[in-house]
Amino acid sequence: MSTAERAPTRPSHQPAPHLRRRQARADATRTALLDAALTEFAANGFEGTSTRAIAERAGTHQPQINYHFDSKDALWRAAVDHLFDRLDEAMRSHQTTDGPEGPGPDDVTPVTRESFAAMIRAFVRAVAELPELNRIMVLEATMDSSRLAWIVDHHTTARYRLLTTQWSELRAAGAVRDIDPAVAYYSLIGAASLAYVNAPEARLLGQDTSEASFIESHADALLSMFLGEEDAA
Amino acid sequence: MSTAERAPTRPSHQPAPHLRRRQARADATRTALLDAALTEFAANGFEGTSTRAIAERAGTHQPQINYHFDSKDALWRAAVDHLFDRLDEAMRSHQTTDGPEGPGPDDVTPVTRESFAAMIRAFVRAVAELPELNRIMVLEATMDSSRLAWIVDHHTTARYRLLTTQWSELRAAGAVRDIDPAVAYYSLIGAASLAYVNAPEARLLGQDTSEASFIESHADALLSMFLGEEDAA
DNA sequence: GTCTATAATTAGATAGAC
DNA sequence: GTCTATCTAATTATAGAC
Repeated sequence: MSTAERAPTRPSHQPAPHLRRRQARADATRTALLDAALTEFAANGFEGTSTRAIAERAGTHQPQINYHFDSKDALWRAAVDHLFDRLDEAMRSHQTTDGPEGPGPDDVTPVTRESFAAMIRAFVRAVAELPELNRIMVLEATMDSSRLAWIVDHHTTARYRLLTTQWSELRAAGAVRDIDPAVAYYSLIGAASLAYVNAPEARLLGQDTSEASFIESHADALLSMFLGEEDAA
Repeated sequence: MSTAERAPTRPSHQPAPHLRRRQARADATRTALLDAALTEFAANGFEGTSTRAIAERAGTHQPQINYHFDSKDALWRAAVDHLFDRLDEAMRSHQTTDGPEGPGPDDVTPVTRESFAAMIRAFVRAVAELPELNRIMVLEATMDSSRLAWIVDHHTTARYRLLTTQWSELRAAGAVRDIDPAVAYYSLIGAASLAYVNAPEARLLGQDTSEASFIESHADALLSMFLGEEDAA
């Protein structure tokens, strides 16, 4: 987690044994609050979520939120940090590179059609597994607010730049469809995420978008739509 | 509007002149409340919107909401009805059929690749013009609630069935890409709407998605992505 | 129909015992 | 660190004068 808000902690040089138990319990409370906050914020939005509901889901009491985090706002930021960390994990775990050898850690090799295809497939799987992220993003990106400014600053900008840069390179090389990078960015994210963001609606329409068959044919479709026909990696 | 909630109205057979003025004022208040509600609900979500904020934006007082509508919930439903009416209007006004002659009113001719292309283009333009609709949809479709059940029942189901049926016909005829209808539905809606739903975020990223050049190249991109290359109508 | 005033709830945050 | 109890402010909805 990259947030600054922390529960007050003892200096780490000499923790007494009974204080270690205390600390372990505190960490558990903190983690439970973070997970509960994710679920609640993604489902009901920031305003629609009460700190009492979060505490109840976490199995603790409402004032713990103000103790472990400074405020409801700070808890939200910590939860979003945690969520982006989980996205990165999920992307890594779903990366299936298609060449004979895959990229190693700290890979800085230039983007290729194949690596971009693998990224899209991993993204679809990650988004299906982690709908909370895109839910929170779309809940917040819809209006100007201090939370939107924070999230763009801390998470969105770097990812936007990376993706549009890679797309521009591939486009110049004729390796993907001839689509403007910003158009491609929002079309890709939107096309990849809505089925999972709106999963409750889809279920009411008779569609279970969490099935593996849906997810994989979704990924196949995006590859043919964005990269073109020849090799739906 | 197709909602049932109405302000109490006089019998229409014999309106006295001074009561007509009264009624005109009331209608103005009702309409102002409806427009203000749309803006506020789309920006802040149902829970995040206070009836005071709506009344203030409408230039009237908070209790008027409970007078003209039964509740905050009923106002929300009336606003959504109004919004779908506006979507239909916007779709009609942006329909530019590409053949020598366009379809007339009450057209029931079978769907063609060309009519579907014209629909997609009109949809992109309409969604760009009316981001409130997709904002509200995504704000609500994210979790189960009585509002989601209502919106699916009253608006989404019919549109979902029409679009997926048309897609299936075109797909069987080989006129569009070979993509599952449900996958195509969510990919299309998501790809078409996110740039406008997330317009505030896009602006922070340096992208103005409301420019005509963005919208048209967005529509062009979707046509090539979903229909294939040969004729980006 | 519109207004002011207010009732009834619920929200986020804090105080202080343990 | 965690708990109970509570404060202050904001919420939706209603009462009743005009």
